[in-house]
Amino acid sequence: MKTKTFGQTLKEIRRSKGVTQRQLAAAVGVDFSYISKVENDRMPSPAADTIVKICEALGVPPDDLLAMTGKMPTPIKEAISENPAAQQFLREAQTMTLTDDEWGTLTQQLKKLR
Amino acid sequence: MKTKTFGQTLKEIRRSKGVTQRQLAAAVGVDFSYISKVENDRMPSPAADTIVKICEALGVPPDDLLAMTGKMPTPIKEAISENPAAQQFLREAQTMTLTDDEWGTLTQQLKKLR
DNA sequence: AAATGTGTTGACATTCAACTCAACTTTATG
DNA sequence: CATAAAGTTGAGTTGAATGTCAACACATTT
Repeated sequence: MKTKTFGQTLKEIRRSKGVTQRQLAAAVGVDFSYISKVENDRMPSPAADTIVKICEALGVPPDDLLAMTGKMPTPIKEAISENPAAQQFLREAQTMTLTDDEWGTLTQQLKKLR
Repeated sequence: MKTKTFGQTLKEIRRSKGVTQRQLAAAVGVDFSYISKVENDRMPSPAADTIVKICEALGVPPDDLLAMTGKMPTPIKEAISENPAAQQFLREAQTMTLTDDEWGTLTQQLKKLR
């Protein structure tokens, strides 16, 4: 199931938007050569917050790219960090090694809370 | 509600067990001076995995100390990193800013999955 | 062909977490 | 008090994450 790399995916998105590396880099606030390296997978993928900025600059939701990297944006991380109840939940969840379906179920139940 | 610091809490637990810094450090595999600094909050709290080892050495569950630091042990972090479904769940949860009670409800529902 | 825009690469820089090491001070014990 | 055990402190280390900078190459436009 040969998933595309982060770099390949980013390159495709950027090109589809007709944006150059330099434009993107300027919008995000990094060096353009960094964008190049990331796109060619010469570097580990950017920090979560940088990924979010990149997606904002490109006008796409950050979810897919974030999911590829296994990184969580600062706000989410902080929300969990400051919340023992959330951590308790996660520890339970981990010991159970939930399936994707089960996570989906929980996400449904989450929405039903409100 | 003046919460106790990580260092203060650790110092109390260690003393209550009648263990010296050097003994604890040896059991955990770090320098004893490091334990001292952590207990006096001269350093950021230890890595999650170190906290787990400390708690094992002291014979207490790691949950409370881990919760104070906002760090997640490697296994949990990896489980999430590799699991887009879990990440999706967490993003949803974060935008909702759940209460402790709601997290508790979810933890209950989690247990009912099996 | 010259200039300009775009992309790539290698070497280096910075920051931070997470410590260690050596020296010192304080506390407990005989 | 003398000694040793226990604790504290400042300076330095190590590795990973996250980039920057300068030089170059390629492609396009004029």
